[in-house]
Amino acid sequence: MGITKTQIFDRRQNELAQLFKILGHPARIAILQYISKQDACICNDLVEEIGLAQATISQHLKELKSIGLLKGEIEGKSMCYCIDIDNWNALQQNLNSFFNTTKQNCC
Amino acid sequence: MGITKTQIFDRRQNELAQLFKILGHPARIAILQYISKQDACICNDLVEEIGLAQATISQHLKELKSIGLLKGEIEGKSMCYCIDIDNWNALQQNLNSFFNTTKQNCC
DNA sequence: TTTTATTATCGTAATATTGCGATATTATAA
DNA sequence: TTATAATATCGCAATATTACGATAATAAAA
Repeated sequence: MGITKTQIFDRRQNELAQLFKILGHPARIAILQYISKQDACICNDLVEEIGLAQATISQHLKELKSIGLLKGEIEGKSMCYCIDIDNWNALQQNLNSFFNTTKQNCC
Repeated sequence: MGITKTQIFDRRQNELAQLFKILGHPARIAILQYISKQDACICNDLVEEIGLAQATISQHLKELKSIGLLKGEIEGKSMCYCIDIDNWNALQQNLNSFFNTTKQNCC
């Protein structure tokens, strides 16, 4: 008990929930907003900007990468994290599709 | 440690994260999808349909109500939960606004 | 009033998430 | 090669979430 019962839901439900869940943390929202304001981005900027430890920021970046919203390129000895705009748009469409189909037929 | 540092983020970031977070569970996605397929809805249907205990379903319904996506009316000795279509549309717009403004200026 | 049915709440156990210090890894600079 | 700098990973402590049985609350039916 305590564990989410993934197996009783279908693939689409689990996938949607996973996407929403990763977006469901203020640090990750803040990271996305900050990156979108920059031309480029290095992680160390984020540590100062957001106010969390370097290890914590790195972890959040990893999660955002896991759903494809960020892509990171090595740039010298630092990293350049960017929003993957194709995946970003696809995600937005995906979520909108959920919102549009789910609100049908409601009393 | 372990606790989300809400205070270092602004109101908008925390609000967005909260909305995403509540949508970030497959049972709550499934509940929304099931309700939208019905003309009406009673909680007991959900218990059979979803396959979680009654107490658990009730808890998830409460969370969906907390962000305004569901409204519940007493109907005899059972409850009629429905999607609040106005709030639903507002939420969709709210999230789209985040997606549209955040993807700007990316490298 | 008593029973029955439905939903909400409480308490608790199990798992997940968050955050960070310490350390490893990787790549440039000296 | 040896620093130095930037990021990733590991391990742990603290908090949050999930799920459920037991029970309370509420309202119709008997």
